[in-house]
Amino acid sequence: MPFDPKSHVSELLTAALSSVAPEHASTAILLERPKQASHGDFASNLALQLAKTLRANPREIAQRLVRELAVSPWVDKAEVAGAGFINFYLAAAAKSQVVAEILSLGDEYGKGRLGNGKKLQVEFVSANPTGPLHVGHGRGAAYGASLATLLAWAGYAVSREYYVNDAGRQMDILGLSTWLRYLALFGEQVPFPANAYQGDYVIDMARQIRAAHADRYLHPAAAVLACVPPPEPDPEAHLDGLIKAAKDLLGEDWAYIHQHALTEQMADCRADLEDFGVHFDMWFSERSLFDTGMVAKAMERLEHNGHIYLQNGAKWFRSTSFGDEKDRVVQRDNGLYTYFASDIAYHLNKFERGFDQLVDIWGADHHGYIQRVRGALQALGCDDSRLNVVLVQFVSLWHGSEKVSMSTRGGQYVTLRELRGEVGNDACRFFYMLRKADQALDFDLDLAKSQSNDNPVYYVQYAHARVCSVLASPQGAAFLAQRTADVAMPASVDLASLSGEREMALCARLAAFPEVVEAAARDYAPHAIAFYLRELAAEFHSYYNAERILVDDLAQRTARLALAAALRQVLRNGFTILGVSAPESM
RNA sequence: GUGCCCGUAGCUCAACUGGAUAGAGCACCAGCCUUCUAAGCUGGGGGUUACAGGUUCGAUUCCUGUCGGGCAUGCCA
Repeated sequence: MPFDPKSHVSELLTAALSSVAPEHASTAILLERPKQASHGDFASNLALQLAKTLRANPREIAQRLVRELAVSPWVDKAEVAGAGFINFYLAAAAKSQVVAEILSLGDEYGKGRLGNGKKLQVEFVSANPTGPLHVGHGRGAAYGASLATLLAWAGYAVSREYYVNDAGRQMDILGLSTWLRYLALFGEQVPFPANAYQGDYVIDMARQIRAAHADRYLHPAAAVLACVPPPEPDPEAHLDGLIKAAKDLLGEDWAYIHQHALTEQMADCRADLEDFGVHFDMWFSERSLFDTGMVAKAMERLEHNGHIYLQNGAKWFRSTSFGDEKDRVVQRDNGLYTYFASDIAYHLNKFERGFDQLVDIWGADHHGYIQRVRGALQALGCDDSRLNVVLVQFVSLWHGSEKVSMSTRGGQYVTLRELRGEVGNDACRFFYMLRKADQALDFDLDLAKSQSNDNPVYYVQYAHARVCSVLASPQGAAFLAQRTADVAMPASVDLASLSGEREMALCARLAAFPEVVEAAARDYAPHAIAFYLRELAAEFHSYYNAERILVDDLAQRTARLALAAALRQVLRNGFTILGVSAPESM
């Protein structure tokens, strides 16, 4: 176990506490890193917390605690400040030793045991495969991927999953849209419904089908429209009529059109996400829930537990028993299950797969949905506290001060692919991560496309490139070669000459990384990593401008190169969590 | 109407289970490159944390109310 100054200080304080107030010896010791350097390296508010129960002045309690502190070579001094804080000032050696630890742990530095190997699933994106992913999906993808990696770093056994909505009406509409475009290629003009999928990718799929199978799926427009109600007054009924006509006329061939559209869109979606650096361990098919009888099984179980009733020909789940504002239909009067029904089965399936913890990442428009899913899980006898739902707020696109309106059906939206092409993956991933998930994000395309240095990702990557440049110098290369030769004793670097104010600040920042990772994982807040990296980069840029790393004195140069190498390592580890690349030159 | 989220510097956002003088970036002003990458650094002005109460040693944080913004409130998915 490497020496950990924080635990050391914590132990010192615990010992003092058991001497001053034995009856409170079990009080948890919380040490925070003060915002101001003048407040020391660690601060404890222990005395303030005890003041009430001990009915004593917090400053006096703090004084007694400080008097009882054992002398330690790692602590220069401890003093009482403010209302009753105890500030600890570490010795330089206690602060600089983190450099050796980082160099020793390398890619592992920052990983923790919070998750304790528990099985955790993160389900995210899960967009309907009815068209290209847009910038809103991109946010969910970036958030989910970073969160999943973050949780893996925190010690969870993480599984990343995409729920494919390959059953249901939206897919039927996509199949229909494709078929209508296909008919149009042959001059069969069925007026294209306003509520069908308008995008050009639908026409592309129609062309592919024509190229592969010529006129096999051709039917006259008159036959298609024969029994279809007009688009007015009910456009949805019109659409359903067209779907029915397609299924009737095409028979077995309908499945081909439907499947072709699904396969194409999923392949496109998958490639898009892979290019974005977002990987999944499992693509879970909604249709498989029906094929394997999971939906029927889940419904039977709800019914058996007495949570289902019949009304107006439909089956209702009594979700009001679980705090929902109204009951919900799970099976319509036409016998078809609702999306809610398959989602219940899906979540039941997740529990049956033995995950200790589930994280669902949904768009903010789904928040009314949380209560009913939790209710269903409770009704099924599952412990719904294992499920955590994160709502990712919307992304609004702007051209300067003008808002871009987005509509999936209308085909008027900016795709993730377009955005990536304009600003690059790194800027995309980092930009998405600069806001908390529950905060609406305004994405200014003009700014993002301007290639200016306004985007903070450059600032952080630049720090990495600068360090690499220094390490690529002859002296830097010699240092790295020496280290490679010394793998058996990675901690043998002499760090005694690290003592400057900026060096100590940099060390403190590096030492905080594992805590930042753990806190970010606990809060499902990967944005904290982005903010940390920015602060770390700022600390380094400041140091770099104030001090020279490649000085003549060998001991000092070696120590500073070690510090630089440690910084490079932590930047890389942070980039890994965020899915951002670490360029060696810019 | 009801429920959830949000309101912090001119703008975009932070603030570690409630902590010390509320912090960054952008924008604005003034400086720093014949020496390791100036996509950088140093300094400066900028705030009644929407408003009013409450809880306590202490509130941007927790509670109540008011005002303002977003989202939801389908036998769509």
